[in-house]
Amino acid sequence: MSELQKAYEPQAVEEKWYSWWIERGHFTADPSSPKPAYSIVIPPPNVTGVLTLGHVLNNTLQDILARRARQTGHEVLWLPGTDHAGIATQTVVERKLRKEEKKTRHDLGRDEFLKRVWEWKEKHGGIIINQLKKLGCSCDWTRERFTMDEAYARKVQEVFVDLHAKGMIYRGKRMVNWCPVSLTALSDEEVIPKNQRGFFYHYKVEVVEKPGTFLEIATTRPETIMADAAVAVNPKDPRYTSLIGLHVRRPLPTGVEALLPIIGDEAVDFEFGTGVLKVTPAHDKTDYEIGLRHDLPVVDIFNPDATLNDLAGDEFAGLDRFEARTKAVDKLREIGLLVKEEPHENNVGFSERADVPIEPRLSEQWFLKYPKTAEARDAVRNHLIRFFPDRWEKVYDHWLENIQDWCISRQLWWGHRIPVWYPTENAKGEMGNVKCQIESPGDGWTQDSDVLDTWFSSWLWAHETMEPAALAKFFPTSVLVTGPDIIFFWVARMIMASLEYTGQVPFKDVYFTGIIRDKQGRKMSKSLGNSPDPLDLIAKYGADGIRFGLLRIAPQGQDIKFDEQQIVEGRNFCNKLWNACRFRQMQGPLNANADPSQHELSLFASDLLARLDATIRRVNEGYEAYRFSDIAQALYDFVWGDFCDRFIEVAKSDFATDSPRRAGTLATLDYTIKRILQLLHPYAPFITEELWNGLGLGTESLMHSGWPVASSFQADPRSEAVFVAVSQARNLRSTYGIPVNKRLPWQLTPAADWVKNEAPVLSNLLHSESLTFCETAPQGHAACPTHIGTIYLPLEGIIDPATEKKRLNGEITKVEAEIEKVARKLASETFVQNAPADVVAEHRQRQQDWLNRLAELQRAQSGLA
RNA sequence: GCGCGAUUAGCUCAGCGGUAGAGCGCUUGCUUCACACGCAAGAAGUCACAGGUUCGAACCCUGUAUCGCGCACCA
Repeated sequence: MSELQKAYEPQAVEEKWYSWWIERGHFTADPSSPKPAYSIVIPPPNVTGVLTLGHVLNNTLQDILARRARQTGHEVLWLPGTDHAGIATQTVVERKLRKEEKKTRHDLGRDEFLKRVWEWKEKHGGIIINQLKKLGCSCDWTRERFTMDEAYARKVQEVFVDLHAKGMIYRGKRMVNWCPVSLTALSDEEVIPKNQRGFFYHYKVEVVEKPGTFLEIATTRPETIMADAAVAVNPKDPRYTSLIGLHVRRPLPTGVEALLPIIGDEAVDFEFGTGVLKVTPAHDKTDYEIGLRHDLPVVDIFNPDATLNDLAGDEFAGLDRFEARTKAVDKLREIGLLVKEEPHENNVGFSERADVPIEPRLSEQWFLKYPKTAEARDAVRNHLIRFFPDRWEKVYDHWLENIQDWCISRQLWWGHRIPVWYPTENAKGEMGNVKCQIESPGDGWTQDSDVLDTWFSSWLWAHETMEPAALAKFFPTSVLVTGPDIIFFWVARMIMASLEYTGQVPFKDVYFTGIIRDKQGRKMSKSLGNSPDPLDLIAKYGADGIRFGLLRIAPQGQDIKFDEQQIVEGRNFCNKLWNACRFRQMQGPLNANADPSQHELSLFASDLLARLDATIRRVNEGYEAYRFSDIAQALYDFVWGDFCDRFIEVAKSDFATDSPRRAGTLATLDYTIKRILQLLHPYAPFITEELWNGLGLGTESLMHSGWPVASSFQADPRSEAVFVAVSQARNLRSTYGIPVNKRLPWQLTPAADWVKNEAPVLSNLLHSESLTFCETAPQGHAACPTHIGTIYLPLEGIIDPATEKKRLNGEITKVEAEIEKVARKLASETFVQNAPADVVAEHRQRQQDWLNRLAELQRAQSGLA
């Protein structure tokens, strides 16, 4: 390869290597491979989706696991795909239709509308797939799936038919969460409670049988008064027991005479509000249940879009629910029944997608009684499936313990149509006369118009995306990487579906990522504009930069406060690695099979190799425990600190002269670079592949070059001693404001013979004019005691003895404080008696070290006089 | 109300029983022949608070406070 450029330019190489990997089929999984399997299914992003930082985090993690598994000799399947995302996609296409053609989906009709959605999907869908490729994701794109693929869709319907046959799916008229914008029912999980500031409206109603006696009612929803069917009190509430059985006059709509019974029901909390509850069976879940108990009529005054209908009376019909609220309050005030409005905070359920308050609504829907709930709980409780971090186990268990039937029907067009047929003359007719099957029973039968909840298809993702051969090889999958926000939506349901249909758990481990927030800790959102576009970041800093930068600050299970500076650091790190390799390349071609153990090694080389061994172990441990940021940090520390700052600086003196160390140092560099690239490849695939090939370490992809194994090189503490000593000497120089580029004659009284061998290294690191060894302290020098001996700097013309004396005094004070600290501890009998022997010994050693240093400092001081 | 997390240097975080750490930022010096996306030196912390356990606590236990997240309630 030609000489490397001065700075790493990711844009130039990323696309090249990505297509190279694809062309060579490096990401393609082979079910017939004899290698052990490693598999991941991607959490399918919405087909409408565009890449967010959350996706970057999530998919980089999966890519890291997949790539490392390939390096450790596994046959890897990382199965990608997208989710049809019922509501989201239908909304997008409807909006486009309204904007471009001023039409609604009803203007087109069902078939034509679905045709348009498919067209949209083919044209604009799956942008995110290309974005994932830019990130470097090593998915097996030959197996890309979509939740509406023909085969997959059929499976979804088969599962419906099967569960129906087993009696676990049933149709029922129930209170459901209704989204007045999307015009569909939602599951409980799709309702997000939000704290709202509103008002508690107090109004009074007269007891018909006791004129002049009034009951005061507190409500947050006066717009539903017109649908009230009763007034309820707690039968044990002494204030009101005598009134049970009597009636009140309903105030709204005005001019309509309606009498409501006063009923007693245990559900009423007499501490809350006034202890009197208006009962609106059609528009509140609790009220509906009270209504059932007391056989109350259900009067629905809302249209599906939450405007009021004729049953609400002329004065309200046609109004939006919030307008109606204001109007209802005005009317109550007008007729003198409004007592007060007091500020009130309560939680209101919002539709996850449309972000508007949902309406409890009585409607006919399909429900699922979840299968295998007990087994699903046990699987996690007994660690058949391991959660990382494990605290999510409790959340999962709690949800399953209190699990409610799942409302799976949606009043949408885009999705898997419910495989149920009704006689045409009686569409949605009597329960007795329906057929649950995929194909039409023939003329005279009409299919249910609803589709299934999107999650009713994604819960099969882990196993229905694989054909039998792949299933045999790659299922159960190795790990699932996902956000904790879909633990109920997806993770729990996938476990149940998998247990029901494969008899196995769908994955062995689940890694829950953190949520990415902005610097102020707020969630990333479009409306806040605090969500940087990952593609911009990739263009600016390279895919490796964003991957490494983000992963380094993504500790297990903690939310991540995002700061672009961290991506800058990722980019800088890549550049550092690049330049380290560039330095090596300047010494001539690399030897891909370099073996340092065949050479005489300097103490620095030996110590570096021991640190490499330690790093390999640290990285491996990190993978065992899914501690991704630890791995990144370990690599960062080793590459930047041990390799660049220390070893390369030392190596320079080996290369400057005809040092006998040259061969050993070259071998050490080559050996280490090779392993650094292998270790770093999962985190930074592009730059490592570029360097691997560019430096001639291999002609095949680095991805199949294996994974480094820790050897048994011996750490050499002399290395550390040299660096610490050099640092102390530089400190001395810095104290006197001597610029680094000023070359000086340094002297050193070596503490051991070996120190003399390191003269070139020391001289180089100190940037000295000369370095000479002496047996005794030279006069007129500033002294700096270190573990390798005392280092001297000439005072004459540079240093004022008085200043030096002051500096030494400062040092002495510090050292004395340390000695005092250790001495106090050692003086404690209880410490000496109770602490382990090695701890005590370590303290004694520390004390001795400090005392030695003190003696040297004092000697230096007296030498000045 | 119940549960879970967080609280360590100006910022972002690591450390989870034995001398308080990193990166950034800051100060100072350096066009040192890999890198200024860099090098070197430095300043900077009663580890939220209060008790307890221990020879020894940032770390373990018990409370408290503040922030955040679930679940429940939500007239």
